Amino acid sequence: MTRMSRSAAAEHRASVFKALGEPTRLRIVDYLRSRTRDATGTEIAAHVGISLALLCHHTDELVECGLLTKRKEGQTSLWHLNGDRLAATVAHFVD
Amino acid sequence: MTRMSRSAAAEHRASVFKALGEPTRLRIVDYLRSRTRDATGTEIAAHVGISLALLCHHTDELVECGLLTKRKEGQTSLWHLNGDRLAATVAHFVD
DNA sequence: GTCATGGTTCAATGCTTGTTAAACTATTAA
DNA sequence: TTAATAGTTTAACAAGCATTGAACCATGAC
Repeated sequence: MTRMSRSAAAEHRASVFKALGEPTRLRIVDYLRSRTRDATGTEIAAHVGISLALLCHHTDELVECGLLTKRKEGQTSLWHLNGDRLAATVAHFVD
Repeated sequence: MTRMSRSAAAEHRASVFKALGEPTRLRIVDYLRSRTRDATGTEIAAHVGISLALLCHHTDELVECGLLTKRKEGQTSLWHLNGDRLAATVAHFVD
């Protein structure tokens, strides 16, 4: 995050919270946090108990707000949790 | 928070993030955090730039998820930010 | 080539949510 | 009692969102 107006920063911070404010997405993030290695789509979908189609939808939103990054290896996709972004967003509320 | 199942706790945590995931509500919380004393409805509404009716709607949701508490003094209402609840929700993401 | 696997996109559906304006209650002031 | 202030509730509307199933596109195995 290089430079950003105060309100734009607030909007962005809100978009991260919004992404976390959906139980399924929160479980995706929690699952990724519980692991050491990045996870494939099938792994996440199975663990969270949703279809791949729905996973795609949710990960799109998590990627959009910068919480996740995606990388392709052959036909499988690997998702990585951006811990720094998460910590930075939350840092506003830690004294 | 006395006792709660793992999934119920996750749902509740999500509800807090959801409340914070709306720019107007995030500004309400930020404003309350920037102050030392509790704030009246008119103060908050003026600072955030919304009507009292809309403020009522948003504070209802913030009270619902335990982030705010309300107290009445005469005809004015005073809102208090529950910093502990906020810190507890966010603590999951701080190593 | 054919087939299965892993993921993505699309369209449709129904539910939720943010916002507005108007009506309403309770308290304080004149 | 009348009027203003502070907040609440309600109804209504548009916009957004989560979910589903089907179609689609690559990649890898046979």
